[in-house]
Amino acid sequence: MYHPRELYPSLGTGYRLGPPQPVSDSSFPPALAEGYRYPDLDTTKLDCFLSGIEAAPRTLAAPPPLPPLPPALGTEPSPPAPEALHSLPGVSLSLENQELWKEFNSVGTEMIITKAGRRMFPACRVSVSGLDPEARYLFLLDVVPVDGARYRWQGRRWEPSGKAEPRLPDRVYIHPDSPATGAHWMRQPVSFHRVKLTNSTLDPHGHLILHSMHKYQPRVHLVRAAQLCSQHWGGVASFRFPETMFISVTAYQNPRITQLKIAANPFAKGFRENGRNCKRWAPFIHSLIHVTNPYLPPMCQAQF
DNA sequence: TCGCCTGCCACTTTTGAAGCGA
DNA sequence: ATCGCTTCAAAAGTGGCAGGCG
Repeated sequence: MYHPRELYPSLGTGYRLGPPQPVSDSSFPPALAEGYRYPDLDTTKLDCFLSGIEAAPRTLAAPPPLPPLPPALGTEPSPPAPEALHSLPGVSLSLENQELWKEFNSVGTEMIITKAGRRMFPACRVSVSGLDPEARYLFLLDVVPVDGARYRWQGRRWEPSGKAEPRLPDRVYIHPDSPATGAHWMRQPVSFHRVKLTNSTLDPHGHLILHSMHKYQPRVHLVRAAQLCSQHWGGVASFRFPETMFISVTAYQNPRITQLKIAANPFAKGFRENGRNCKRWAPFIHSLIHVTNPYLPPMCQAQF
């Protein structure tokens, strides 16, 4: 089993896919884009790997068009079915923790981004079917801007407030099991819980770089590859789940999102009852238990 | 003044090494 | 020598808060 982190240890867990995109915006100097080339890499292996990706359909380099957006996060009734860009017939993907994502999406999902990198919660966790059990595949995840707007929390909802910052160079997280056989991927759900988001444009760790206060859509890509360095790629399928859309922030804006994160994320247990901030949140969380509350997923209630 | 970002804090979970016995 | 299990400390991951910056 090959692991990208073993082959390219300096990459960390994620890195750009392909050479830097031409940057037309003068506010993003070429020198900064060049910084993402990772000069420490074994360039022979990397070129081999990336040339294969580049030889595949251009769906990875150029994001597919997105459907019309809902008016604002937290107001849409129910997200449409996941959309896929396919050259892998018969392959389908389903979002494992869809109910949790829907709970967050009904409020307006926010993801914290930090200089050091912050994990996504909820994480993208998918089940795949229809793969050739013997063939090898790569699982990738990236995050793309949804629109050209910057957002601002207006006390009760997110609203556009001006033009988006210039788009940053795309980075892609490669699942550490890649490449693995179809049988491996279909054996159990594939989790991207180690993906980290950062707002540091000079991030050296390979985290996915985002602008704060912008709306993003995660995408999952499946690439068939006979070998890690194969020039012959058997196809690509790209999936996205509208309920995983989120707004990146450096501090939570919507208090209901904070409550949901504390209730659902095991690492935030310290902020529940008996935690150091229990005085602040305990009364509210208690109300969530005793009153049917649409903002608290069933799996969270069971933990109290 | 305001909105946003950063570093630190206390807390919990996860991870991996060490020790032990079968 | 190997394997499986348990224990424990270190590392990593949380949101809150105060203060800084533009």
